[in-house]
Amino acid sequence: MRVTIKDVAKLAGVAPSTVTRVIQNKSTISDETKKRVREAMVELDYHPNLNARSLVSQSSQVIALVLPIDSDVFYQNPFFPTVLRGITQIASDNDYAIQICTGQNEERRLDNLKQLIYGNRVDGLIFLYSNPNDPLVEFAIKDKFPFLILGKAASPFVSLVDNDNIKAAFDATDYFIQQNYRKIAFIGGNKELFVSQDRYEGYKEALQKAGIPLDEKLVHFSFGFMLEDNSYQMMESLPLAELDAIMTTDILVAEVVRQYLLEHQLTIPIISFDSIKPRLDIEAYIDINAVELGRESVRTILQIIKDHKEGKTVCYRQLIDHTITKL
Amino acid sequence: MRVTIKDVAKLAGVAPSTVTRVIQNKSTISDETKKRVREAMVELDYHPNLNARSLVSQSSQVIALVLPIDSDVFYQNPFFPTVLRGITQIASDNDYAIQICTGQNEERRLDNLKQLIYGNRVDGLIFLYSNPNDPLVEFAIKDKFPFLILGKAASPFVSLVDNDNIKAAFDATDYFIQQNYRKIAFIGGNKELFVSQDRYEGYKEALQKAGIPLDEKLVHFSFGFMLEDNSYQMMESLPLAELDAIMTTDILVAEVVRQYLLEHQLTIPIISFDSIKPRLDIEAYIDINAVELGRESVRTILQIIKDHKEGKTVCYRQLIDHTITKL
DNA sequence: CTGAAAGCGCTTACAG
DNA sequence: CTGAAAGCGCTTACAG
Repeated sequence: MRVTIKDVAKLAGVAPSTVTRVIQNKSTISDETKKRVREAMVELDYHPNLNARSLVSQSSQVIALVLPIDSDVFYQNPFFPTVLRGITQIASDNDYAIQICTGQNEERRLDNLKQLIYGNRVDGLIFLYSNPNDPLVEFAIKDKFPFLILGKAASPFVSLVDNDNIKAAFDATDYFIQQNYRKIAFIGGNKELFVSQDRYEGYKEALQKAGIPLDEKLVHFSFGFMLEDNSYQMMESLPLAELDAIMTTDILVAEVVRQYLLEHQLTIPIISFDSIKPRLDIEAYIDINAVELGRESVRTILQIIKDHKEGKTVCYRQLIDHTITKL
Repeated sequence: MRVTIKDVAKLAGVAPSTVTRVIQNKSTISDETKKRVREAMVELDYHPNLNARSLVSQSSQVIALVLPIDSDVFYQNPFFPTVLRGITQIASDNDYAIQICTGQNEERRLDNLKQLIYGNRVDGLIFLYSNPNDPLVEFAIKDKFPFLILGKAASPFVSLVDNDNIKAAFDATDYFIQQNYRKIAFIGGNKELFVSQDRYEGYKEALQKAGIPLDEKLVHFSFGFMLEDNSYQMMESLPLAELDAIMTTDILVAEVVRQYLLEHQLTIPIISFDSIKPRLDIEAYIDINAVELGRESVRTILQIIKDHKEGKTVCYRQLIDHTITKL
């Protein structure tokens, strides 16, 4: 058997409850006793049984990352692994563990989530996607369970951590405008996603501010994953010869655009969004700072969990700055 | 408070232990009682406290995915999200949850792992990388804790799930040889990785079988992440004009190669390995079937966990077939 | 076929 | 400053 708190107590000559207090570093315990107990813990290589601890403390020290259905485009994008790096950093700093929650369909995803929540296996949730009317988000709201959305939220009373995507797209478009480009195409990802909509909004605002009329023929959205058979067709519908620049909202989209241009020996500057330094040779990119998004979302969910224990309900809205980088 | 087993028992008019037996679907319970208890569970929307269950059953129903240090190239590759899809599928089918274990340095990673293992929070581990002399793997071996490696293992007594990388690279090279190509370059990823070494081995074997002498000038390995300043230099050191074809062991490498060729208006067919359909326009790719790798690794670790409970120690070596796809 | 009791390994009041 | 007792919500022998 593993070594238990009793073993430590016996070796240190104290009661188990005293060992607990030493672990919690309570100020009521004498330094001398603390020292003795800590030595015993090291000597026995003691690690508390987390299930026992969670059972009584009603807290699991686990955060669940809620992912979309496992067939989603989400998994193609470097966003997820990058944001995960930031998440694990801060989680580990705070002795929190990370659990994954997903499933093959909506029903399974909800089942899995319920099991985690009702089963007391997690203290809070981070949603790594945001769709309108997501049943899991709605469940968390109804259950008053601590959660936040990494991205935009449909409801205004939901905590979130996100970029200012309108501003970011404004900056991206403006970057080209400053170079006296006027014919700037916009090629977005899935139009259903908040993020595509916001970036389109920023594009329009930048044009408007510069007095450039919006030309619908320069605007395209792709549905789901970009490298479909029709993506080249879409490129051909653009007035490529007159184009000054192209803005894409997604690195997967940018890859296809870039490839098309190379194959047709066209040189049109591209700007895109990415969560890592793009591996393709484009003009510039908006770094959404995915690692920091991950970090901040853990800091925030930790705060929400704390608030929840104290009976408070605060709605947090944290914006992470983007940076524009010329390549 | 959440509804507990006592609430269910009371509503169904039975003892708590009977509720447990119904959940476990023991054959000793009468159908009539089962029915009553199940109705009560549904009515109360009962979900057992997993911490209490784990405490007594000594089993957490959680598998940890052990990841490399969070600065690793690993996170750039679509391998991880793809394999994760397979993992969550089978885990969810078997009522297992997935936890992430990583850290900013080796020490933290080992600490986190120990906490999970000694804390009874996980039943088994899947290592998503394989390096010689990894301290975490060595800890799992010493502790006799159930684990497997997704990839090649240094020790011959360690369970693993992997592709036959030698065979896969052989097939890739042979694909070109069958087209009467003879000058085939090999551009590998990090030479320290087993996977690069094995793929190089397969390349050599295919050449040898075809009677083509190995030309060292056609062979290159990159260190770490490919898109470094020296990657174009490396391309220029190749006798590009004479080359019939290029094989790369990694899609990140292939991207750079492809980009170089496009920019220099060279058309040399490329074959690469990938875990998803490549988003770039190359001749063919070896699909390593990452989703199936994920699925099989969960099936296998579940078996290892079961063996462990029964005191057995079996070493499993599961190979997942690759497929070659012309694009 | 089912119940009562004991116990998993912690932590949290309660005492002193 | 520290200990003894109770209890978190389950499951597992033990009885009958």
